[in-house]
Amino acid sequence: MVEWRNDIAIYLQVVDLFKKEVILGKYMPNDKILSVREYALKLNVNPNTIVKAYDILAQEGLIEPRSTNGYFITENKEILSKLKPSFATTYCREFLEHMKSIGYSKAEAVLMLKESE
Amino acid sequence: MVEWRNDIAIYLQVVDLFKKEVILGKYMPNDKILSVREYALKLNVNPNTIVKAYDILAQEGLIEPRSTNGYFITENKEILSKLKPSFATTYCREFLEHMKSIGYSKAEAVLMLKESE
Amino acid sequence: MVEWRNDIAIYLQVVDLFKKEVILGKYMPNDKILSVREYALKLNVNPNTIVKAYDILAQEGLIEPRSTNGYFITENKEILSKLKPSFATTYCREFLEHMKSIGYSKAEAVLMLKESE
Amino acid sequence: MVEWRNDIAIYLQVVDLFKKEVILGKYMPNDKILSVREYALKLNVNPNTIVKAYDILAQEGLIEPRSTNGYFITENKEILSKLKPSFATTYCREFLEHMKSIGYSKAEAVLMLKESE
DNA sequence: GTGGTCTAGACCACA
DNA sequence: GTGGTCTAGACCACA
Repeated sequence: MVEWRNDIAIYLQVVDLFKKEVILGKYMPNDKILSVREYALKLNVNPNTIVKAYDILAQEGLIEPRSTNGYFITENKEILSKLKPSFATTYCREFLEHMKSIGYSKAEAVLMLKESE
Repeated sequence: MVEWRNDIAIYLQVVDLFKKEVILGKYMPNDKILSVREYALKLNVNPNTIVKAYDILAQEGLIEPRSTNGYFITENKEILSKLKPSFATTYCREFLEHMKSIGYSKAEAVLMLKESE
Repeated sequence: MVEWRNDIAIYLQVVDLFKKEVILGKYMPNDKILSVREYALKLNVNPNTIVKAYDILAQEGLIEPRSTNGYFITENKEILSKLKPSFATTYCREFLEHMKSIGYSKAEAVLMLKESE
Repeated sequence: MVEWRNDIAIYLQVVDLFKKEVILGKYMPNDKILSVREYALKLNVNPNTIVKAYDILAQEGLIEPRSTNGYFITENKEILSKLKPSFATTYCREFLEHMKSIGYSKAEAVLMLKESE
């Protein structure tokens, strides 16, 4: 069961969730993905929420609607291969900005991270 | 001039901004902070937005209202000293969770971070 | 028609009013409560005043916001069942403190109460 | 050291405090009471607050200003003797109203009170 | 001057 | 329709 944060719109969390499923290899290029209704049922959200999420994913070229046949993962491997490093770079940049905003240099942030948990 | 993100409520961004000012040493315990109106003017937002932010900061014990005299930084040094490590820990945890969600182990995340930017 | 005291903020009186409605059995766990706008209309106050009251009630765990669906009574029966004795205990304690502050022992206070009105 | 509640104006709490000192026999009729400045110092409040409190007490006939000589306890023993039962009656009435608002009859309230603490 | 409260009204995302 | 947020502006008690 997915836990939804209530400070971020659910459809954006769905977009994120889907991208991570792709990154983790759940889908191959050209795979058919769950229908709006199926995904809505699985995630226990309103179908409109899925529509909005699929819309964004299609705009970004990650998935493609094929008329009345549903949505399919793009065959464009460049888009797919860029997904993971794009996330990673964003996460790294965000982390360093956050740490800097409370007075940590990059070196200190790395050190703190190593010792964490 | 502060730039407001439009996906997070301004009053929450003010809470965060203020905490970081405290972390960076802008205030000493027991210092009087800017009045609701002064801070509103400085940040160019409505006074009510500051009221809401100060309310949260007071609930968390970081500042104290002294009725008609304004708000003051708490003298409780434990609360103050916990602020920075609390942020740092949260940032580290979030970063590692994010990286894990796209398939990075902690060691890989640290490595990626070192090489970033 | 509710009469508002003018020495206590209306939103606090709303909090109190709502808790008493719960205590008197107006709601069951998981019930949907009046929307912000409906309650504002019924009590003839500004919606923002209700927002503030519901915010406090949610912080105390008595009600839960379900994003765009409205607010619901908690299913946590412990919170609900503690409500009435909690009020009663507070009232008793306050009364005895008051009476003590003007020179009555507990036994004298009980006696005075019996004979009152 | 007196603890001030922050939901009631301090001058009203001072009025109450003073009346209770009278009830508990701290003063005799015609006694000179503390000057505004002395009382302000003792209670650690702003002198204006004491001015406002003495003003109310004078309006109620409990104390009397004598030109430049300060304030004195009234010689009107009726006022003084009514003070205690007046408080007691108010406290009893308030308590019963509170308990009634959460579903207790008078008999139940008395019982609850006996068993309290 | 200070915070506290309240109103009227607006716009937004979401469902 | 639902809550969430924000603004503009007002009035208040208190110090």
